[in-house]
Amino acid sequence: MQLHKRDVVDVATSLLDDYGIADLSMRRLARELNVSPGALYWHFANKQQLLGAVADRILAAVDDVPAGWRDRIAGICAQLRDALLSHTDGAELVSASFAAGQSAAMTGVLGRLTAAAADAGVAPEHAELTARTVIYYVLGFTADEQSRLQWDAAGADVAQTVWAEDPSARFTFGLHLLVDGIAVHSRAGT
Amino acid sequence: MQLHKRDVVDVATSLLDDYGIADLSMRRLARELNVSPGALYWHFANKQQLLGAVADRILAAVDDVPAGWRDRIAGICAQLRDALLSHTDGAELVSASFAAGQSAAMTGVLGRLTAAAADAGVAPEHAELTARTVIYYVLGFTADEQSRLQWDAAGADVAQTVWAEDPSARFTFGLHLLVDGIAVHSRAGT
DNA sequence: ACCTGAACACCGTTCAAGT
DNA sequence: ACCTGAACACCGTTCAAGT
Repeated sequence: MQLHKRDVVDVATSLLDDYGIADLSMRRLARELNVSPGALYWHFANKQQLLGAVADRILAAVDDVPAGWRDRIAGICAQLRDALLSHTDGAELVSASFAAGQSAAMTGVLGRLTAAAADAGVAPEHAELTARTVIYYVLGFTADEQSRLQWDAAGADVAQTVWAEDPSARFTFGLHLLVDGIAVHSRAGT
Repeated sequence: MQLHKRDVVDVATSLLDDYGIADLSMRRLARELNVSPGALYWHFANKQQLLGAVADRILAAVDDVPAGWRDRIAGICAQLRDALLSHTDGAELVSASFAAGQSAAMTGVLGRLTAAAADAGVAPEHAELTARTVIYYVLGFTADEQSRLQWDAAGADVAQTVWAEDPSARFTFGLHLLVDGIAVHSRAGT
């Protein structure tokens, strides 16, 4: 039967979950789909574009939060982190797709965070950069968190120190750093 | 004559500058050095470790800034951005090495930023996360900036909009967002 | 329109064997 | 101690040819 984009993204996502991003290759994906590698290139221009589609699948659950700008930013970011954490190497994959401009879903998130920043009173010419700064934080923090999680799920008892204790609370603290910075740069200041 | 780590890192860096990170392969590097690919594995455990050494070379010029915590953070970050921008794909390479924990130089930067955060009055258990947040911003912003720079140096007249205008001023704005957030979380508040 | 088969031009890493 | 040669097990992408 015919190969559809949906099936390709489905199988790619399960390959990601089971074996991680390093083993998500065009050839392996084709093998799993029982098609020749070239078949994938009828549906996707290249690997980057396919990974962008996987990123969008991962981010499908992230939607807007109708609330004041503080809760809106906090809510979107919490959803984003949760989505990334529910797939192996999710943060790394979405990071790469965002940097390559291949994720429509991340463009959507960027837009909503930009609106929230504008709502907070950030000058229009700085609103998008403000939103990007928030995204850099969420992606950076979560990629870190996830690599530690996966590392010691694989056996290594990595130094516990301050790190293992309540990642969610740590995540919130870092996010507040940004939110409070935004408040300082807003017209009102609150 | 004998192959030394220094020569390997030298040639790797010039390969990076001339052709970018995608063309910096172990095999190509070996060819350029007139040795067999296996020879590199006598000096480096794997590619990640070698890239970490290149990252450290790129960051050699980044040192501490003896000043109050605000100027110290601003100064270190400006140096960091400058270092990244002076090598093709510098931000991407250092990002990857930092995430993989393979850059001693980035560990040093992290330590100095952590000290600055503590100096600002951030609680000890949050100082490192604060420093990481700053680093996520600098790496994210600069990777973005650099990919745009390299994209339209390669011919494409990418939408000028708000983006091209004074990247340094934009960089400073985003950094101030963080610095001001840190000030809010400090004991003194200034 | 959609896919196969086969090729092109590569990869990172290992390791017996040489000097 | 340091390196070669050759192998192992892969890659992403293209494209004539088939259905």
